[in-house]
Amino acid sequence: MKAPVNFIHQMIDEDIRNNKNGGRVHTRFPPEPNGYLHIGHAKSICLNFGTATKYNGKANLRFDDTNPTKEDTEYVDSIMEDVRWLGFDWDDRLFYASDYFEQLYEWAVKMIREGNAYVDDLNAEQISEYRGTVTRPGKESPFRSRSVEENLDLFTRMKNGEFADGTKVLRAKLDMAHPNMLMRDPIMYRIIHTDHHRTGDKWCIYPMYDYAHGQSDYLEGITHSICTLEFEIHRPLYEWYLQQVAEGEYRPQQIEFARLNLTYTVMSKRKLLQLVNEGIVNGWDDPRMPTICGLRRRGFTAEAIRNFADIIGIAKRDQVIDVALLEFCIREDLNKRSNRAMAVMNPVKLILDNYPEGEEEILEAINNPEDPDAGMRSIPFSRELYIEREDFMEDPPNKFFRLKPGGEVRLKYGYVIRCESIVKDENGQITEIHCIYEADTKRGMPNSNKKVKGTLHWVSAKHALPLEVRLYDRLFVKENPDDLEEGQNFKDFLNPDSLKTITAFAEPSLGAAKPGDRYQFERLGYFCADLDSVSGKPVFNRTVPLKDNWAKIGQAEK
RNA sequence: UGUCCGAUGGUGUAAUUGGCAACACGUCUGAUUCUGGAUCAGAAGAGUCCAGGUUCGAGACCUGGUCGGACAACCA
Repeated sequence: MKAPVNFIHQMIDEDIRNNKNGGRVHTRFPPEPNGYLHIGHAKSICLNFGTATKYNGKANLRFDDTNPTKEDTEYVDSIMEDVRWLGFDWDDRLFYASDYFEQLYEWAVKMIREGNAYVDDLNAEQISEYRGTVTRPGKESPFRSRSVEENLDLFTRMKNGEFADGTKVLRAKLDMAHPNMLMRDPIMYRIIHTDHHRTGDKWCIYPMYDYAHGQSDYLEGITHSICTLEFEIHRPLYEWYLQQVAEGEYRPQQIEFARLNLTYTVMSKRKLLQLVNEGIVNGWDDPRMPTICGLRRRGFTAEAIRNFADIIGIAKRDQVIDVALLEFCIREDLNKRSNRAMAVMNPVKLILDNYPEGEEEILEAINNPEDPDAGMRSIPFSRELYIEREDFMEDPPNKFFRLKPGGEVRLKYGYVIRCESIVKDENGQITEIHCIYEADTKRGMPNSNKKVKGTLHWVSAKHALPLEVRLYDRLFVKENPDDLEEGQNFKDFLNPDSLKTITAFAEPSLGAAKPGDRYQFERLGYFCADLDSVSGKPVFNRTVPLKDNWAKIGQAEK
């Protein structure tokens, strides 16, 4: 599948035509290490690294670590792992905004010297007041007109740790009446006496995003600084800061695109963090999370996620992608690559009355019909089997072509059978289905081509391997959990059935599954052996069910 | 009562830069199938937010609206 040309690539094409930056293309992915990466970041990663590849350029990984109160090496490590897992490589271009603290400081001093920055003593509340509102201009701080000398002295003392958190800030001197609120003397530095994950206690003043980001881009020679739409209004400030320090012609260019939203999930780091902290999910890598590590644990492949990122495209209008598209991408990939296996999730016993008691045989099964190289495997067969309870109906509707009284059906890789009778318990629940099998309908036998409408998966009762299976569903029941009325909370719409753990019965070959191994359980879906698996006793996560036409018919008839 | 941005089938993205709206997902038929999966063939579904204008010709350009989003953290 080929991604269409997006507007960013069109801009780059134009830049190359004009020989801007000598035709050089250099991007960066700039996460703040304050949370785990999610599928929305994957979109950005694919865009940035993909763009670099497409134009024979480079892409940096840069941690935007300017706020020590929120950041942690735990996040740095997970982010690197996730970017790598997605299949991208930053070579030796791993950077941190904190690498530039010294330079940033010097530039700030330069701005003070040139009368473009000042130390303000107003507290946070006052600064907010003085900033005015979106429709009313702000007013200037009484400290705005301090002399350069005084500003220099104060800023040095800020840096030296003479002042408490929150008592002073360094501000750019722009225009308190600017219609764009970001231009109303934005804060450049604040005092934070907190150890930084990389610089320790060396600094107690830290640069704000707007001041640090563009300068970092500049220092790294970034040509196209791609970010999400909410920074669009920051662009004039981005450019203004650059103008204060840049020499020569070169400037990085900020370009904004729409972030990804997915139906039936939330994407904000704050909300994801809340789900983790409140124990609503089991950590950042809970398979229900839209995090990269969650999707990975769920059984997604990097290829599927990259393909998804390609397909959804890049544009500037708000994007809400149907999760069905993500599911399509993983099914498409897993259909081609995963081996099949048989497992029964909701078993009912099926007995072949005419099959010799105590006898058993080995049936040969195709591992992956989509991949001739995947080979064959052996499955034990015997007189007593399990099939899915839903595969039998005593009094079925017309279109039901599974097992019914008097009806015939094929057991996958085995025989055609006919239902003779059923046994129920005192509650009317079916406990046994009795069938007879036709010995000559097995593969390779004369009547093997016998046509029946249905084929069922099954497991030999005696050989069945009990399997913990975790059935995941969407985390929210509401298409857009962020779209709330007064008094509602996104957590009001959590899906109580987002995780169901069951014991399934599987063919013995699954006992060899190792964490990360992916299978298609015939007729059910794609499953991935979880980290919690122990040798011989695997635990499976359902990545995604197979498309189910029958379920759709059932729905329609209700 | 501001600034910036956006608007194309249900969803998302295109339209060779002004030449009778295409692709994917989803939906629906049918064929095929030892997975009601996959595959194959086909169909429905928008006349491009609205109103003007420029033009032989506008989804694209201009003007004015409407609707939606972002911005008033010492977050990024």
